[in-house]
Amino acid sequence: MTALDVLGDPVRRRLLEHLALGGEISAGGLVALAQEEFTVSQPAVSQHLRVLREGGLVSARAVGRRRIYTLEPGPLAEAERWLAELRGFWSQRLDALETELARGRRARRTDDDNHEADTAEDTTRRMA
Amino acid sequence: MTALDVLGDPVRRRLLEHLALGGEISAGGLVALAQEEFTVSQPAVSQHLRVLREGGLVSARAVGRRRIYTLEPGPLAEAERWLAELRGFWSQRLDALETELARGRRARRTDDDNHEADTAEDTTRRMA
DNA sequence: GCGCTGTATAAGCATTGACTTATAAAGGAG
DNA sequence: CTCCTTTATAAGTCAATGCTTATACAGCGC
Repeated sequence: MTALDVLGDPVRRRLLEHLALGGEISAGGLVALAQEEFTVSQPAVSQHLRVLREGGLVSARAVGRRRIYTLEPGPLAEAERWLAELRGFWSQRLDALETELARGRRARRTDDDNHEADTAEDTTRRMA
Repeated sequence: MTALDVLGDPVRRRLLEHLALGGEISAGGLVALAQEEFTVSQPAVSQHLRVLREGGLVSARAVGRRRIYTLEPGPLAEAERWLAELRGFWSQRLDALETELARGRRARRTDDDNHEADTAEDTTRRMA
């Protein structure tokens, strides 16, 4: 999940936002935009762009002496999927718990604590 | 976008995955799980859990001498939304470019270069 | 009470990472 | 060819961060 590593920086995130909004932007344009919000030098932005490139989040093509940057949606989509899946499992888990609660609410009796509970479930282990 | 800052660490991401899968897990359980994959001490995991807590990605409740951790879906959903929006703007931009290309392909004439082109469009300038 | 278990914090160290200034390299204009 | 523009890289500094060991603290069992 390299994308999430790369996304851990506000300047880089902002650069991506500008690329999403503006489509294709030259390195110089990105430097200018970054400097509107952060006090950051041209090399600093260039280094951020390198990180983004190496993470596959953007690609650059040379046009004359300019480097035109484009958002590369693949890794972003992957990160998004990771988050969605996390949420998916989570809500699934919630639902399971809910139905468990609803179903078990009456049958609940003689429920002890599980002393080695790593997964810690709900501590709803009852011995029949 | 604090969530994405917090997500920039593989150990923390793995902890979240385990919480998503397993529901509620005690600190000790999380330490054990983390140590299956990373060579990391108990305090290290505890510090990661602190970061996750402070970022609002998890919450902990005390049960006896245990701390039971739960995934907190809010910040994750927010991060997911950020990514989705980025992708949204991006594909919107792509569509716009596409229609622009389709519509303009014939009408193209006397198109001058914008010499300060930050947005740098396509640099498809040919002088008639 | 005493000691063990589970967890967090403190302090210190090492590494990473973001920034700076200075410079190089490459393309275009004159 | 020469100069200016654009971008990237090099080298060095500094702060942030992740780790470790040592320790504190709270709850439970005896």
